[in-house]
Amino acid sequence: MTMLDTPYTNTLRILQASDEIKARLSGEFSAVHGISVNEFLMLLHLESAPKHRLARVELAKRLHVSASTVTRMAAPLEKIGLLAREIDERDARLSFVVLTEAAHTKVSEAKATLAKQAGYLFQDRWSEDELEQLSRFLQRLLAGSLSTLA
Amino acid sequence: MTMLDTPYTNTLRILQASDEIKARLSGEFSAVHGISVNEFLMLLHLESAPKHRLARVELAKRLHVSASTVTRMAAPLEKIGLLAREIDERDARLSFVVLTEAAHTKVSEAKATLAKQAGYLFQDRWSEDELEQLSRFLQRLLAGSLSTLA
DNA sequence: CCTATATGCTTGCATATGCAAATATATAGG
DNA sequence: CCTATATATTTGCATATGCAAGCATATAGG
Repeated sequence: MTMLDTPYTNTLRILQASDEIKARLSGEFSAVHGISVNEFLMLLHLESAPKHRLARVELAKRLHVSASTVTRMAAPLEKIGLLAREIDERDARLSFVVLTEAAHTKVSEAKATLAKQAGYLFQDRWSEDELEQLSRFLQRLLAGSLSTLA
Repeated sequence: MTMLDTPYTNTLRILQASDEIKARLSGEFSAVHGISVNEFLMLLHLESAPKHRLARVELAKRLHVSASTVTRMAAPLEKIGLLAREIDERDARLSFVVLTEAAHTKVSEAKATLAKQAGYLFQDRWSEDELEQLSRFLQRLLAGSLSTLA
């Protein structure tokens, strides 16, 4: 047996890399920005959306969480003024989550933290070419997803 | 501005890919194997350890979770006979988590499920060369980690 | 127009997980 | 040997999250 199933090992390695990254980020995010990594990702999805707003169901799909989680994640972010609510005139069921001005600032700052940590993560032994090749691989892997934050 | 910070985008994409993968796996894992993806990862770490056992603190580090989480994750797995406990004769503080025989079977079955889903994930537009190149990239990224499941 | 079904959101309940305190044991320094 | 400190584990409490039920609104068929 060749003992090589690259899809299997790649999948496992992506899961591990993600856990590693989240562990590195979580401390600095709560301490410096007062939000969790998951909350940051929510803001990021909203930032990349038209009008910086999304229906809760749509946001849930992009974050791979349940609708109830969106309801509960958004609540404290509304309280601290990073998110607001908008209704749809044509469909009263819809309740959009919208980024506030303060949130744009917060997102910029948090992006800088992420960029810094990402820099550490890739600082050794990575050529510009390799970084871009990895980027293309990951983009291909995410091609089926609906989000595409980066 | 070139608008290209590949470490940043790569980091974000890894987080997204991981969420995507976990979402795909979680349903089938609970339904078919009766364990969660995280529980499977715990079993996998133990399988790759010498004597198929690890101290709880060590297991916590490799899974990037707290020690209390290990305590609580292991409890139900002990109840269903997948894990057992062993003490250290020289250090009474240590309480090893050990894989049972039943767990080896369970891990094999779950690995097959993961391999299948990984196959779907990479089935389109990936050459063997590209798969191995991605594998090397991810391995490099994980070089600093202590686990290395794959 | 009315009813049946579908969709979006929220809430109750159960599970998952982290942090800090509590407990037990080990180790170093006197 | 005794004490102070360090380490491993567990437990109490708070937060995070999913599922299913409940509620409001929309849409399709008659």
